Amino acid sequence: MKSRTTCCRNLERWLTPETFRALGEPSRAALLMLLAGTPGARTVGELAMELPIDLSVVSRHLKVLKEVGVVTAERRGKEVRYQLACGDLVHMLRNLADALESCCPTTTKQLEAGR
Amino acid sequence: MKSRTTCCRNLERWLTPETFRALGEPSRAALLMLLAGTPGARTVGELAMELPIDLSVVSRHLKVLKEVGVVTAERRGKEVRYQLACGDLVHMLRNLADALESCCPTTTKQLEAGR
DNA sequence: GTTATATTTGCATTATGGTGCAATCATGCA
DNA sequence: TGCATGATTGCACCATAATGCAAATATAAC
Repeated sequence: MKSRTTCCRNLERWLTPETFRALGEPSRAALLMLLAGTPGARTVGELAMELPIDLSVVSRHLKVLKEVGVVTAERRGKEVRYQLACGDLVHMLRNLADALESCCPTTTKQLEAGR
Repeated sequence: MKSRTTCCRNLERWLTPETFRALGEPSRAALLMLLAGTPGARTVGELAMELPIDLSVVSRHLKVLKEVGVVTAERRGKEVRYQLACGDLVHMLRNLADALESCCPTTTKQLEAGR
């Protein structure tokens, strides 16, 4: 039998509150939807036009999303184009799912027996 | 070529801000770690003993986690035993990963070409 | 250089929600 | 019934962060 701490070593690696907090804000989730819905990168102004919030707020939200690695930013002249870091996000989600699955008993019977 | 709204129909189904907000709070993430680290269900008091926050706060956090479906609660006499809804959570994460992947072009070349 | 456009940042305000304590509710037991 | 234990809820307080506006910064064009 493994101890609690060793069992879920990978879990704390992927269950990062900062990332989920970033995804948990409605305006930021809407931004991610916009970024996922169109290929390529979009400017702050383009994104702000599609949301009922100020452009400066959009800029700040994108900064938060960039800090946790779910979007990337690239300056092109006067504008900054933001893009969904789709691969990274997908990997993170799958890794977390795997970590959870490895921690939890797969059968419900085993869960009941544990008590 | 599909339009933006049709392309990501599944995404808005799985990218639910409430769920991610629930996972994004450090105390709640710690609770999930505790629940994932031990098999079976645990009482509010047990969980509260392992965290530096009041039992009433733990109870509230568990309520939030239950509302978004990442834990289940079952009353057994005087105590209420909370359990990680591991399967549901894993499914949710995988579905979101799939939805994202289907929205985003897989190759970086294609992303660049989109601009 | 100046001007125009795109974005970021400083600041003040406001909204949200995390926290602890005390009171209440729920259940089991004598 | 009354009492004990475990959990939830009401309330007040406080911390964090979302928001808009205005000012500052960055870059391109002139």
